Amino acid sequence: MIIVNLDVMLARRKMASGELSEKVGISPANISILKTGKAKAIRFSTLDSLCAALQCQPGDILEFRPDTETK
Amino acid sequence: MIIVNLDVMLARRKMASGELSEKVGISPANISILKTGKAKAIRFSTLDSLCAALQCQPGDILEFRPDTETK
DNA sequence: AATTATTTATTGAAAAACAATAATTATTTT
DNA sequence: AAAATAATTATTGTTTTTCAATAAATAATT
Repeated sequence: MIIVNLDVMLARRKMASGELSEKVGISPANISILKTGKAKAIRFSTLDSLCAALQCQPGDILEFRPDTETK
Repeated sequence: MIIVNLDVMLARRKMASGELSEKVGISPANISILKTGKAKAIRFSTLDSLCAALQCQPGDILEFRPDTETK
């Protein structure tokens, strides 16, 4: 299972969803979809903007959690 | 810019593209597209399968390289 | 209570994954 | 070098999904 950790990154940076939305240039509604784990894919262009805005790596945003693991 | 480092992971694991293709369940053609940096997006279901097959994290496969950086 | 921010839902259009197939190119093996 | 195998590229078509735009509902803040 792939987990999107945008909320963690935002909290750490004390950045609001709306601000990220502006920086990244995608609508608040779609930021919310990403944040709440409802997206089923992501364009590299979007991931690129996210990493740039948050100054981080894809690995900071995306996490793979194996089925068996009980984290 | 987002870079797909599948080739690196495969070399490290001494795994052939064809084998990855079978494990992940996507066609050799599409594995190739990913490997050669021609994909413009990725489904989380695919990323999930890749991570499972290679026993790694998204961050091992995807890399963000800022524009200015001359790596 | 009022305002602001976020989430959810819906619709529609554009983009792109992915399969399947075939052809080409590259690599490896004999 | 030839043959066999593997990988890449290209094409077509279907399906999935992003993403925008908008509106409504919910949550959080002031």
